[in-house]
Amino acid sequence: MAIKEAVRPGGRSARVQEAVHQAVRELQAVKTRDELTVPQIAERAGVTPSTIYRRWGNLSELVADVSVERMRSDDDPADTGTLAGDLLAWGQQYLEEMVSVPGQRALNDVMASADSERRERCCRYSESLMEALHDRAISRGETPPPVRRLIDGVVAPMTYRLLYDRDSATAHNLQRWIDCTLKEGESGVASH
Amino acid sequence: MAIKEAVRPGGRSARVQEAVHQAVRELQAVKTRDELTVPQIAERAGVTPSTIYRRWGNLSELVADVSVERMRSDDDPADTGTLAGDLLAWGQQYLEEMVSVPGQRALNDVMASADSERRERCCRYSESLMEALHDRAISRGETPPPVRRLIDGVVAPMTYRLLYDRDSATAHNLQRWIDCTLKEGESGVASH
DNA sequence: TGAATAAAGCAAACTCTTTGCGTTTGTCAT
DNA sequence: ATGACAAACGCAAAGAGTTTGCTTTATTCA
Repeated sequence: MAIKEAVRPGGRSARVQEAVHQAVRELQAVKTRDELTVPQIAERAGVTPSTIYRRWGNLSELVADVSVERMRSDDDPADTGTLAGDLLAWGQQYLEEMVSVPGQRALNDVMASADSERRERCCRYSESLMEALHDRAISRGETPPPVRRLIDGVVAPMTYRLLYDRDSATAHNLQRWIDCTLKEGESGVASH
Repeated sequence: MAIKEAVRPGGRSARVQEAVHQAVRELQAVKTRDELTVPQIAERAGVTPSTIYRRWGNLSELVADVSVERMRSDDDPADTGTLAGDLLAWGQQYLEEMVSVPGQRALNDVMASADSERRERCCRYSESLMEALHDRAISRGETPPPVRRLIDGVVAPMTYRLLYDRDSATAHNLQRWIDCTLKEGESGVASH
């Protein structure tokens, strides 16, 4: 039951998709996750339930599809002048978004999706962002740790805490992760 | 729809729970996640569907309940003589388990659970294990980094990769995370 | 042992999901 | 432009899962 990538992106298909997504977003604002139903969404979007079932498979995949969009931050990360600053700025905003009630729900929805490809896509967002910050740091003349280290040192702990131990997903800890990750390679960057 | 903690743990209740869990495990061995149904499980367990619905709420919570048990490794972590060795031994086994098909499914099931308390419980397993290894290291005379660092440095990246980028959840990377985490504090352990 | 009550069984009502078939509507080639 | 083709949707009925009120069973506690 994979989600069909718009084979036919023209008019109606796109309109339906947008209407359904919109309906989900509106209903999510008013209802708990397990009060949501496909028929409800269908009615609000002005389509029949079978359309939704055929296209998305089931409710979980649909809400995951909507949520993963929400997670893609549209605007470029702020340029604070240093990698440390950029990481902090981005991380703080990300944390704030994800500890919020809608943020947590979005996380849940994505994690609940059977489609692992979607989960991966969602994490690619963070990764490509790290790449961007990394490149920016280099063009400034900094000597940042490799992207992999940024992910393991900053993104991973943050994500881990968000998923498993929300209370410790704080800006204070974020600062610590950043410090730790950047400090680490200072004396000798080389790693085979 | 929280799972009721056995208010009345005596005979029948426990028997039903065990029968249902067992039925889930058996059926999981033969069927895909989305071929599983509550009525099916109920029949196999010799109970009525309503029993399951009243006790677990829905299929997701039930399978999550079963999976979280599977994730608790029952036996003590091997003592290899050093913290680095212990971490590696544990991590390798954990990785192996979690990249497997049933392991990935268990992970998915737990993540899909609406009950965040259960997710937290599942991560407590790793944390208490880190504590155990940490204490063991101390009693050996080693000077290990704080538990928090073990989690952020080893468990978090491992979990992150397992969830989002399975292919990079390898023993080789595990080694790197361990090295990195243990090396880091060598020169000066103090952090306010 | 007996009263109180949690938990399970049963069955009917209800809601969601699936599916076949006909219709609409983009898409592509002529 | 125009017509053939195929994708996506609507409709409605059949099928399956879920919820709920009431009854029965069996554990707990006095």
